[in-house]
Amino acid sequence: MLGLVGRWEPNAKSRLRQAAMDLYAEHGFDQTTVAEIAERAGLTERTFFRHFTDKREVLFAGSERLQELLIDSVAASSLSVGATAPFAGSSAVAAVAAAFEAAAADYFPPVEYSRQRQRVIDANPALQERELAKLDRVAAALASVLRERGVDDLPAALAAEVGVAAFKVAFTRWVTDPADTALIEHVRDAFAGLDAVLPTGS
Amino acid sequence: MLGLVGRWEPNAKSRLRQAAMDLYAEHGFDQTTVAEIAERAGLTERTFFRHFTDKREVLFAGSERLQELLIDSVAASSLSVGATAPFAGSSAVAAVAAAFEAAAADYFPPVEYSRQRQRVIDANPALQERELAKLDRVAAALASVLRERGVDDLPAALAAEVGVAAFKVAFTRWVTDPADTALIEHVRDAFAGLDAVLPTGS
DNA sequence: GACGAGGATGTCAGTCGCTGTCATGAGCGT
DNA sequence: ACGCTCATGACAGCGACTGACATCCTCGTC
Repeated sequence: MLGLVGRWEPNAKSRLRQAAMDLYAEHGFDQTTVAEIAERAGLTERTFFRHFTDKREVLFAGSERLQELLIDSVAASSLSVGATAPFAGSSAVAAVAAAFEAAAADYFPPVEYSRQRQRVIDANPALQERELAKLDRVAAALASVLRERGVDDLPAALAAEVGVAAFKVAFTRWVTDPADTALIEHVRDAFAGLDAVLPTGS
Repeated sequence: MLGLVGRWEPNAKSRLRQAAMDLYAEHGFDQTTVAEIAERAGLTERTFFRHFTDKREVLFAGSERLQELLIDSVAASSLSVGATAPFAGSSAVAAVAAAFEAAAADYFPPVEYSRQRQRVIDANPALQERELAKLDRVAAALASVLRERGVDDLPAALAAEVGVAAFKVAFTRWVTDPADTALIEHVRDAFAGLDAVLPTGS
Protein backbone atom coordinates (compact mmCIF):
# COMPACT_ATOMS: atom_id res chain seq x y z
CA MET A 1 0.00 0.00 0.00
CA LEU A 2 2.96 2.28 0.41
CA GLY A 3 4.17 1.77 -3.12
CA LEU A 4 7.34 -0.25 -2.60
CA VAL A 5 7.91 0.69 -6.09
CA GLY A 6 8.49 -2.67 -7.63
CA ARG A 7 10.81 -5.45 -8.64
CA TRP A 8 11.11 -4.18 -12.20
CA GLU A 9 12.74 -1.03 -13.41
CA PRO A 10 11.49 1.41 -10.81
CA ASN A 11 9.33 4.50 -11.31
CA ALA A 12 7.45 3.15 -14.27
CA LYS A 13 4.63 5.61 -13.69
CA SER A 14 6.82 8.68 -13.45
CA ARG A 15 8.86 7.54 -16.45
CA LEU A 16 5.67 7.35 -18.43
CA ARG A 17 4.58 10.76 -17.23
CA GLN A 18 7.89 12.32 -18.11
CA ALA A 19 7.94 10.74 -21.56
CA ALA A 20 4.39 11.89 -22.20
CA MET A 21 5.03 15.48 -21.11
CA ASP A 22 8.12 15.69 -23.30
CA LEU A 23 6.37 14.33 -26.36
CA TYR A 24 3.23 16.41 -25.83
CA ALA A 25 5.33 19.54 -25.52
CA GLU A 26 7.47 18.71 -28.52
CA HIS A 27 5.05 17.30 -31.08
CA GLY A 28 1.70 18.21 -29.60
CA PHE A 29 -0.89 16.02 -27.92
CA ASP A 30 -2.68 14.76 -31.03
CA GLN A 31 0.53 13.97 -32.86
CA THR A 32 1.75 11.86 -29.96
CA THR A 33 0.83 8.22 -29.87
CA VAL A 34 0.51 6.20 -26.71
CA ALA A 35 2.78 3.60 -28.25
CA GLU A 36 5.47 6.27 -28.65
CA ILE A 37 5.15 7.33 -25.03
CA ALA A 38 5.42 3.76 -23.83
CA GLU A 39 8.39 3.07 -26.05
CA ARG A 40 10.28 6.11 -24.77
CA ALA A 41 9.58 4.91 -21.24
CA GLY A 42 10.79 1.42 -22.12
CA LEU A 43 7.35 -0.07 -21.64
CA THR A 44 4.33 -1.24 -23.60
CA GLU A 45 1.21 0.55 -24.68
CA ARG A 46 -0.80 -1.85 -22.54
CA THR A 47 1.23 -0.96 -19.48
CA PHE A 48 0.59 2.73 -20.06
CA PHE A 49 -3.12 2.10 -19.70
CA ARG A 50 -2.51 0.20 -16.50
CA HIS A 51 -1.00 3.32 -14.94
CA PHE A 52 -3.25 5.95 -16.51
CA THR A 53 -6.87 5.43 -17.39
CA ASP A 54 -6.47 7.84 -20.25
CA LYS A 55 -4.04 9.37 -22.67
CA ARG A 56 -5.08 12.68 -21.11
CA GLU A 57 -4.92 11.66 -17.50
CA VAL A 58 -1.12 11.80 -17.56
CA LEU A 59 -1.32 15.56 -17.21
CA PHE A 60 -3.73 15.52 -14.30
CA ALA A 61 -2.36 12.81 -12.06
CA GLY A 62 -1.77 14.94 -8.97
CA SER A 63 -5.19 16.54 -8.87
CA GLU A 64 -6.62 14.26 -6.19
CA ARG A 65 -4.05 15.60 -3.79
CA LEU A 66 -5.11 19.18 -4.43
CA GLN A 67 -8.68 18.17 -3.78
CA GLU A 68 -7.73 16.51 -0.49
CA LEU A 69 -5.74 19.54 0.58
CA LEU A 70 -8.67 21.83 -0.03
CA ILE A 71 -11.19 19.55 1.62
CA ASP A 72 -9.07 19.04 4.72
CA SER A 73 -8.46 22.75 4.91
CA VAL A 74 -12.14 23.62 4.78
CA ALA A 75 -13.03 20.80 7.13
CA ALA A 76 -10.53 22.12 9.66
CA SER A 77 -11.52 25.76 9.29
CA SER A 78 -13.53 27.62 11.89
CA LEU A 79 -16.85 28.00 10.17
CA SER A 80 -19.51 29.83 12.08
CA VAL A 81 -21.90 26.95 11.75
CA GLY A 82 -24.42 28.23 14.21
CA ALA A 83 -24.64 31.67 12.68
CA THR A 84 -27.81 32.86 11.07
CA ALA A 85 -28.41 32.90 7.37
CA PRO A 86 -26.17 35.46 5.69
CA PHE A 87 -23.17 34.89 7.94
CA ALA A 88 -23.04 31.15 7.51
CA GLY A 89 -22.74 31.67 3.78
CA SER A 90 -20.19 34.43 3.85
CA SER A 91 -17.83 32.60 6.16
CA ALA A 92 -18.12 29.64 3.78
CA VAL A 93 -16.56 31.62 0.97
CA ALA A 94 -13.94 32.86 3.37
CA ALA A 95 -13.09 29.28 4.30
CA VAL A 96 -12.83 28.32 0.64
CA ALA A 97 -10.65 31.32 -0.05
CA ALA A 98 -8.36 30.41 2.81
CA ALA A 99 -8.14 26.85 1.55
CA PHE A 100 -7.08 27.99 -1.91
CA GLU A 101 -4.53 30.37 -0.44
CA ALA A 102 -3.03 27.57 1.58
CA ALA A 103 -2.96 25.29 -1.45
CA ALA A 104 -1.39 28.05 -3.51
CA ALA A 105 1.49 28.14 -1.07
CA ASP A 106 1.97 24.39 -0.69
CA TYR A 107 0.80 22.42 -3.60
CA PHE A 108 1.66 23.94 -6.94
CA PRO A 109 4.79 23.26 -8.98
CA PRO A 110 7.09 26.09 -10.10
CA VAL A 111 5.74 28.53 -12.68
CA GLU A 112 8.05 27.26 -15.39
CA TYR A 113 6.57 23.81 -15.26
CA SER A 114 3.03 25.07 -14.87
CA ARG A 115 3.43 27.29 -17.89
CA GLN A 116 4.72 24.49 -20.09
CA ARG A 117 1.94 22.23 -18.92
CA GLN A 118 -0.64 24.93 -19.55
CA ARG A 119 0.70 25.55 -23.03
CA VAL A 120 0.07 21.90 -23.84
CA ILE A 121 -3.42 22.04 -22.36
CA ASP A 122 -4.38 25.30 -24.03
CA ALA A 123 -3.41 23.86 -27.39
CA ASN A 124 -5.91 21.02 -27.12
CA PRO A 125 -9.66 21.15 -26.48
CA ALA A 126 -9.79 17.60 -25.14
CA LEU A 127 -7.24 18.48 -22.48
CA GLN A 128 -9.13 21.63 -21.54
CA GLU A 129 -12.21 19.51 -21.04
CA ARG A 130 -10.38 17.25 -18.66
CA GLU A 131 -9.00 20.22 -16.74
CA LEU A 132 -12.49 21.65 -16.31
CA ALA A 133 -13.77 18.28 -15.19
CA LYS A 134 -11.13 18.12 -12.48
CA LEU A 135 -12.04 21.58 -11.25
CA ASP A 136 -15.68 20.65 -11.25
CA ARG A 137 -15.01 17.66 -9.05
CA VAL A 138 -13.15 19.98 -6.71
CA ALA A 139 -16.18 22.25 -6.58
CA ALA A 140 -18.45 19.31 -5.88
CA ALA A 141 -16.17 18.10 -3.10
CA LEU A 142 -16.01 21.57 -1.56
CA ALA A 143 -19.78 21.93 -1.65
CA SER A 144 -20.09 18.55 -0.02
CA VAL A 145 -17.77 19.36 2.87
CA LEU A 146 -19.47 22.71 3.37
CA ARG A 147 -22.82 20.98 3.67
CA GLU A 148 -21.35 18.55 6.17
CA ARG A 149 -20.23 21.54 8.19
CA GLY A 150 -23.81 22.76 8.35
CA VAL A 151 -24.01 25.17 5.47
CA ASP A 152 -27.30 25.08 3.57
CA ASP A 153 -27.45 23.57 0.11
CA LEU A 154 -27.69 26.73 -1.96
CA PRO A 155 -24.99 28.79 -0.22
CA ALA A 156 -22.75 25.71 -0.07
CA ALA A 157 -23.02 25.12 -3.80
CA LEU A 158 -22.59 28.81 -4.55
CA ALA A 159 -19.61 29.25 -2.26
CA ALA A 160 -17.90 26.21 -3.78
CA GLU A 161 -18.56 27.21 -7.38
CA VAL A 162 -17.67 30.84 -6.82
CA GLY A 163 -14.49 29.83 -5.03
CA VAL A 164 -13.42 27.61 -7.89
CA ALA A 165 -14.36 30.34 -10.35
CA ALA A 166 -12.13 32.82 -8.54
CA PHE A 167 -9.33 30.30 -8.45
CA LYS A 168 -9.62 29.63 -12.18
CA VAL A 169 -9.16 33.34 -12.83
CA ALA A 170 -6.27 33.54 -10.39
CA PHE A 171 -4.51 30.54 -11.89
CA THR A 172 -4.86 31.84 -15.44
CA ARG A 173 -3.45 35.18 -14.42
CA TRP A 174 -0.60 33.46 -12.62
CA VAL A 175 0.64 31.46 -15.60
CA THR A 176 0.26 34.41 -17.95
CA ASP A 177 1.73 37.00 -15.62
CA PRO A 178 4.94 38.45 -17.10
CA ALA A 179 5.86 39.83 -13.68
CA ASP A 180 5.98 36.36 -12.11
CA THR A 181 3.91 37.38 -9.13
CA ALA A 182 3.36 34.50 -6.72
CA LEU A 183 0.22 32.42 -7.16
CA ILE A 184 -0.99 33.21 -3.69
CA GLU A 185 -1.04 36.89 -4.54
CA HIS A 186 -3.20 36.26 -7.56
CA VAL A 187 -5.51 34.14 -5.44
CA ARG A 188 -5.84 36.94 -2.91
CA ASP A 189 -6.48 39.47 -5.66
CA ALA A 190 -9.16 37.33 -7.23
CA PHE A 191 -11.03 36.66 -4.01
CA ALA A 192 -10.71 40.30 -3.03
CA GLY A 193 -12.04 41.21 -6.46
CA LEU A 194 -15.19 39.25 -5.72
CA ASP A 195 -16.29 41.87 -3.24
CA ALA A 196 -15.91 44.65 -5.78
CA VAL A 197 -17.63 42.62 -8.46
CA LEU A 198 -20.87 41.91 -6.69
CA PRO A 199 -23.69 44.42 -6.35
CA THR A 200 -23.33 45.61 -2.78
CA GLY A 201 -26.94 45.31 -1.75
CA SER A 202 -30.00 44.44 -3.84
CA MET B 1 -27.41 29.43 -45.84
CA LEU B 2 -30.97 29.04 -44.70
CA GLY B 3 -30.89 25.28 -44.71
CA LEU B 4 -33.13 24.50 -47.68
CA VAL B 5 -33.01 21.16 -46.22
CA GLY B 6 -32.08 19.10 -49.18
CA ARG B 7 -33.01 16.85 -52.08
CA TRP B 8 -32.72 13.73 -49.95
CA GLU B 9 -34.87 12.67 -47.06
CA PRO B 10 -35.17 15.92 -45.16
CA ASN B 11 -34.06 16.67 -41.59
CA ALA B 12 -31.12 14.31 -41.62
CA LYS B 13 -29.51 16.17 -38.75
CA SER B 14 -32.54 16.17 -36.50
CA ARG B 15 -33.25 12.54 -37.32
CA LEU B 16 -29.74 11.71 -36.18
CA ARG B 17 -30.17 13.75 -33.04
CA GLN B 18 -33.45 12.08 -32.21
CA ALA B 19 -32.06 8.60 -32.80
CA ALA B 20 -29.03 9.38 -30.67
CA MET B 21 -31.05 10.76 -27.78
CA ASP B 22 -33.34 7.74 -27.79
CA LEU B 23 -30.49 5.25 -27.84
CA TYR B 24 -28.44 7.12 -25.24
CA ALA B 25 -31.44 7.22 -22.94
CA GLU B 26 -32.33 3.60 -23.50
CA HIS B 27 -28.99 1.77 -23.54
CA GLY B 28 -26.62 4.40 -22.21
CA PHE B 29 -24.02 6.47 -24.02
CA ASP B 30 -21.16 3.97 -23.95
CA GLN B 31 -23.35 1.08 -25.04
CA THR B 32 -24.56 3.02 -28.06
CA THR B 33 -22.57 2.81 -31.25
CA VAL B 34 -22.47 5.54 -33.85
CA ALA B 35 -23.31 2.93 -36.46
CA GLU B 36 -26.48 2.10 -34.53
CA ILE B 37 -27.51 5.75 -34.39
CA ALA B 38 -26.94 6.18 -38.09
CA GLU B 39 -28.81 3.01 -38.93
CA ARG B 40 -31.82 4.07 -36.89
CA ALA B 41 -31.79 7.40 -38.73
CA GLY B 42 -31.55 5.62 -42.07
CA LEU B 43 -28.07 6.96 -42.73
CA THR B 44 -24.44 5.96 -42.56
CA GLU B 45 -21.87 6.29 -39.82
CA ARG B 46 -19.86 8.51 -42.11
CA THR B 47 -22.80 10.83 -42.55
CA PHE B 48 -23.23 11.13 -38.80
CA PHE B 49 -19.76 12.60 -38.54
CA ARG B 50 -20.55 15.06 -41.28
CA HIS B 51 -23.34 16.51 -39.15
CA PHE B 52 -21.70 16.23 -35.73
CA THR B 53 -18.01 16.51 -35.07
CA ASP B 54 -18.39 14.12 -32.21
CA LYS B 55 -20.45 11.32 -30.77
CA ARG B 56 -20.97 13.66 -27.80
CA GLU B 57 -21.74 16.79 -29.72
CA VAL B 58 -25.23 15.51 -30.52
CA LEU B 59 -26.33 16.52 -27.05
CA PHE B 60 -24.89 20.02 -27.22
CA ALA B 61 -25.85 21.20 -30.67
CA GLY B 62 -27.87 24.25 -29.60
CA SER B 63 -25.29 25.72 -27.27
CA GLU B 64 -23.97 28.32 -29.70
CA ARG B 65 -27.37 29.94 -29.71
CA LEU B 66 -27.37 30.27 -25.93
CA GLN B 67 -23.98 31.87 -26.11
CA GLU B 68 -25.15 34.35 -28.73
CA LEU B 69 -28.22 35.21 -26.68
CA LEU B 70 -26.12 35.95 -23.63
CA ILE B 71 -23.54 37.94 -25.52
CA ASP B 72 -26.10 40.05 -27.32
CA SER B 73 -27.91 40.63 -24.08
CA VAL B 74 -24.80 41.84 -22.28
CA ALA B 75 -23.69 43.87 -25.28
CA ALA B 76 -27.07 45.64 -25.31
CA SER B 77 -27.21 46.19 -21.56
CA SER B 78 -26.68 49.55 -19.95
CA LEU B 79 -23.32 49.09 -18.31
CA SER B 80 -22.01 52.03 -16.35
CA VAL B 81 -18.80 52.06 -18.34
CA GLY B 82 -17.66 55.40 -17.11
CA ALA B 83 -18.16 54.57 -13.45
CA THR B 84 -15.24 54.33 -11.11
CA ALA B 85 -13.69 51.09 -10.01
CA PRO B 86 -16.10 49.17 -7.80
CA PHE B 87 -19.23 50.15 -9.64
CA ALA B 88 -18.03 49.15 -13.07
CA GLY B 89 -17.49 45.64 -11.78
CA SER B 90 -20.72 45.30 -9.90
CA SER B 91 -22.86 46.41 -12.78
CA ALA B 92 -21.03 43.82 -14.86
CA VAL B 93 -22.37 41.00 -12.72
CA ALA B 94 -25.79 42.60 -12.85
CA ALA B 95 -25.63 42.61 -16.63
CA VAL B 96 -24.61 38.96 -16.69
CA ALA B 97 -27.38 38.08 -14.28
CA ALA B 98 -29.92 39.89 -16.44
CA ALA B 99 -28.63 38.06 -19.50
CA PHE B 100 -29.07 34.68 -17.85
CA GLU B 101 -32.55 35.60 -16.66
CA ALA B 102 -33.51 36.55 -20.18
CA ALA B 103 -32.06 33.33 -21.55
CA ALA B 104 -33.85 31.34 -18.87
CA ALA B 105 -37.13 32.70 -20.14
CA ASP B 106 -36.45 32.30 -23.86
CA TYR B 107 -33.99 29.63 -24.65
CA PHE B 108 -34.41 26.48 -22.63
CA PRO B 109 -36.51 23.46 -23.55
CA PRO B 110 -39.23 22.13 -21.23
CA VAL B 111 -38.10 20.57 -17.95
CA GLU B 112 -39.09 17.07 -19.04
CA TYR B 113 -36.66 17.11 -21.91
CA SER B 114 -33.95 18.83 -19.92
CA ARG B 115 -34.25 16.23 -17.19
CA GLN B 116 -33.94 13.31 -19.56
CA ARG B 117 -30.98 14.94 -21.25
CA GLN B 118 -29.35 15.63 -17.93
CA ARG B 119 -29.85 12.05 -16.80
CA VAL B 120 -27.89 10.91 -19.82
CA ILE B 121 -25.15 13.44 -19.19
CA ASP B 122 -24.88 12.74 -15.49
CA ALA B 123 -24.42 9.06 -16.22
CA ASN B 124 -21.31 9.67 -18.28
CA PRO B 125 -18.10 11.53 -17.39
CA ALA B 126 -17.20 12.22 -21.00
CA LEU B 127 -20.50 14.02 -21.49
CA GLN B 128 -20.04 16.01 -18.31
CA GLU B 129 -16.67 17.14 -19.62
CA ARG B 130 -18.26 18.39 -22.80
CA GLU B 131 -20.95 20.22 -20.88
CA LEU B 132 -18.36 21.98 -18.75
CA ALA B 133 -16.40 22.90 -21.85
CA LYS B 134 -19.46 24.55 -23.35
CA LEU B 135 -20.07 26.55 -20.19
CA ASP B 136 -16.44 27.58 -20.13
CA ARG B 137 -16.68 28.93 -23.64
CA VAL B 138 -19.72 30.88 -22.54
CA ALA B 139 -17.74 32.35 -19.67
CA ALA B 140 -14.90 33.26 -21.99
CA ALA B 141 -17.30 34.93 -24.40
CA LEU B 142 -18.98 36.88 -21.60
CA ALA B 143 -15.63 38.05 -20.26
CA SER B 144 -14.68 39.14 -23.74
CA VAL B 145 -17.81 41.21 -24.32
CA LEU B 146 -17.47 42.77 -20.87
CA ARG B 147 -13.94 43.84 -21.70
CA GLU B 148 -15.15 45.32 -24.96
CA ARG B 149 -17.65 47.31 -22.95
CA GLY B 150 -14.82 48.82 -20.95
CA VAL B 151 -14.68 46.58 -17.90
CA ASP B 152 -11.16 45.85 -16.68
CA ASP B 153 -9.62 42.43 -17.18
CA LEU B 154 -9.90 41.08 -13.65
CA PRO B 155 -13.46 42.16 -12.88
CA ALA B 156 -14.55 41.09 -16.37
CA ALA B 157 -13.14 37.61 -15.91
CA LEU B 158 -14.55 37.35 -12.40
CA ALA B 159 -17.99 38.59 -13.34
CA ALA B 160 -18.17 36.13 -16.23
CA GLU B 161 -16.95 33.15 -14.23
CA VAL B 162 -19.09 33.97 -11.23
CA GLY B 163 -22.12 34.47 -13.43
CA VAL B 164 -21.64 31.09 -15.06
CA ALA B 165 -21.02 29.53 -11.65
CA ALA B 166 -24.32 30.90 -10.38
CA PHE B 167 -26.08 29.67 -13.48
CA LYS B 168 -24.63 26.19 -13.09
CA VAL B 169 -26.07 26.02 -9.59
CA ALA B 170 -29.41 27.38 -10.76
CA PHE B 171 -29.64 24.93 -13.63
CA THR B 172 -28.81 21.96 -11.45
CA ARG B 173 -31.45 22.98 -8.95
CA TRP B 174 -33.95 23.46 -11.73
CA VAL B 175 -33.66 19.96 -13.17
CA THR B 176 -33.65 18.37 -9.74
CA ASP B 177 -36.44 20.49 -8.29
CA PRO B 178 -39.44 18.30 -7.40
CA ALA B 179 -41.63 21.41 -7.21
CA ASP B 180 -41.00 22.28 -10.88
CA THR B 181 -40.23 25.91 -10.13
CA ALA B 182 -39.43 27.86 -13.28
CA LEU B 183 -35.79 28.12 -14.29
CA ILE B 184 -35.84 31.89 -14.11
CA GLU B 185 -36.78 31.69 -10.45
CA HIS B 186 -33.80 29.47 -9.73
CA VAL B 187 -31.58 31.86 -11.63
CA ARG B 188 -32.86 34.79 -9.57
CA ASP B 189 -32.35 32.82 -6.36
CA ALA B 190 -28.82 31.88 -7.27
CA PHE B 191 -27.74 35.38 -8.22
CA ALA B 192 -29.46 36.78 -5.15
CA GLY B 193 -27.66 34.15 -3.10
CA LEU B 194 -24.35 35.54 -4.29
CA ASP B 195 -24.85 38.63 -2.17
CA ALA B 196 -25.41 36.58 0.95
CA VAL B 197 -22.49 34.32 0.17
CA LEU B 198 -19.77 36.91 -0.10
CA PRO B 199 -18.15 38.54 2.91
CA THR B 200 -19.75 41.98 2.99
CA GLY B 201 -16.60 43.99 3.49
CA SER B 202 -13.04 42.78 4.06
C1' DG C 1 17.31 -24.02 -1.51
C1' DA C 2 13.14 -25.56 -4.05
C1' DC C 3 8.23 -23.96 -4.13
C1' DG C 4 4.16 -21.40 -4.47
C1' DA C 5 1.78 -16.78 -4.31
C1' DG C 6 1.28 -12.23 -5.95
C1' DG C 7 1.97 -8.41 -8.67
C1' DA C 8 3.76 -5.94 -12.64
C1' DT C 9 4.57 -6.56 -17.29
C1' DG C 10 4.23 -8.48 -22.25
C1' DT C 11 1.40 -10.39 -26.12
C1' DC C 12 -2.52 -10.71 -28.95
C1' DA C 13 -6.80 -9.91 -30.74
C1' DG C 14 -10.63 -7.19 -31.07
C1' DT C 15 -14.03 -3.11 -30.80
C1' DC C 16 -15.06 1.45 -31.81
C1' DG C 17 -14.45 6.48 -32.56
C1' DC C 18 -13.02 9.18 -36.15
C1' DT C 19 -10.79 10.65 -40.83
C1' DG C 20 -9.35 10.85 -45.75
C1' DT C 21 -10.58 9.60 -50.30
C1' DC C 22 -13.18 8.52 -54.01
C1' DA C 23 -17.53 7.16 -56.15
C1' DT C 24 -22.64 7.81 -56.74
C1' DG C 25 -26.87 9.99 -57.66
C1' DA C 26 -30.26 13.58 -57.16
C1' DG C 27 -31.55 18.16 -58.13
C1' DC C 28 -30.72 22.62 -60.55
C1' DG C 29 -29.44 25.93 -63.90
C1' DT C 30 -28.11 26.66 -68.80
C1' DA D 1 -29.06 17.12 -72.92
C1' DC D 2 -25.06 18.97 -70.27
C1' DG D 3 -22.54 19.85 -66.40
C1' DC D 4 -22.33 21.64 -61.48
C1' DT D 5 -23.12 21.17 -56.79
C1' DC D 6 -23.74 18.84 -52.80
C1' DA D 7 -25.47 15.37 -49.52
C1' DT D 8 -24.60 10.81 -49.09
C1' DG D 9 -22.43 5.99 -49.56
C1' DA D 10 -18.51 2.85 -49.64
C1' DC D 11 -13.84 1.68 -48.18
C1' DA D 12 -9.70 1.69 -46.11
C1' DG D 13 -7.05 2.93 -42.31
C1' DC D 14 -5.20 4.89 -37.78
C1' DG D 15 -5.17 5.08 -33.02
C1' DA D 16 -7.35 4.87 -28.33
C1' DC D 17 -8.78 1.59 -25.24
C1' DT D 18 -10.12 -3.28 -23.34
C1' DG D 19 -10.22 -8.20 -22.14
C1' DA D 20 -7.86 -12.57 -21.79
C1' DC D 21 -3.95 -15.13 -21.16
C1' DA D 22 0.99 -15.98 -20.63
C1' DT D 23 5.36 -14.69 -18.40
C1' DC D 24 8.62 -13.59 -15.08
C1' DC D 25 10.52 -11.45 -11.13
C1' DT D 26 10.45 -11.17 -5.92
C1' DC D 27 9.41 -12.57 -1.63
C1' DG D 28 7.84 -15.42 2.09
C1' DT D 29 7.67 -20.23 3.58
C1' DC D 30 8.95 -24.73 4.43
